[in-house]
Amino acid sequence: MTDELRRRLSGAATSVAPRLLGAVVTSSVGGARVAVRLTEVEAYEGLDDPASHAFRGRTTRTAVMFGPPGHLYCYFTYGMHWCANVVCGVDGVAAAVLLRAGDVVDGVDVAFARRPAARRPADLARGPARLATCLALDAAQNGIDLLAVDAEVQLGGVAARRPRTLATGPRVGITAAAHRPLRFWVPDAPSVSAYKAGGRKQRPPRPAD
DNA sequence: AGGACGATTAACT
DNA sequence: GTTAATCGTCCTC
Repeated sequence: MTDELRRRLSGAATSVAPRLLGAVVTSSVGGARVAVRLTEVEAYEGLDDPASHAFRGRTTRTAVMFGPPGHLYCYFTYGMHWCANVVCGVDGVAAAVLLRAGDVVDGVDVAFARRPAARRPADLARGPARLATCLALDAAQNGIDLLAVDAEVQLGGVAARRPRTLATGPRVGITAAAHRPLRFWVPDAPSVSAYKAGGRKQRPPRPAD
């Protein structure tokens, strides 16, 4: 693929992300059915997005992000949490949408069992790791095809239940390219996470300098 | 081979 | 408001 073509294909995540608001992710992992209607997402592009896992090129972890669209990209972070993305670039161009929050619309009892700390329904999938926990997403679901008819995790209702209005703003918890308004959410949805700016503790300069 | 840090959460004061 | 938990990944030496 030429650099020119790659450039022209960039921006897929930014274009797709707002269209996923209102879409429903359904999981049958573990034999129980849980479904979440998305209220908050973030776009992550590829080589031109310093905040993206794919920024430094294809690695073992990010291979799925560089693959064909419609697949699930799950990653492990902070030594304990899983988060999930929908890959949305053409094969060979990294792009993905982080699923940040949603409303549990099916399997509420199962979701509460998986999320004992949640006090009310709006807290079940309020935050990317919480959402992944509700749907039981982890390494075993990384790379699965969300559009396959028999997939354990499926994506439905894209662009069919779009909210009438949506809000945009900076992405949560990142330090690079923090100004880009690539976070999209349903205004006033109780399941939308509180904004927390990314920050890095100042690192002391190395002694040798 | 070693170490910093992270697309976070829950439990504190 | 702060902080511990906890480990894979990636950068640096």
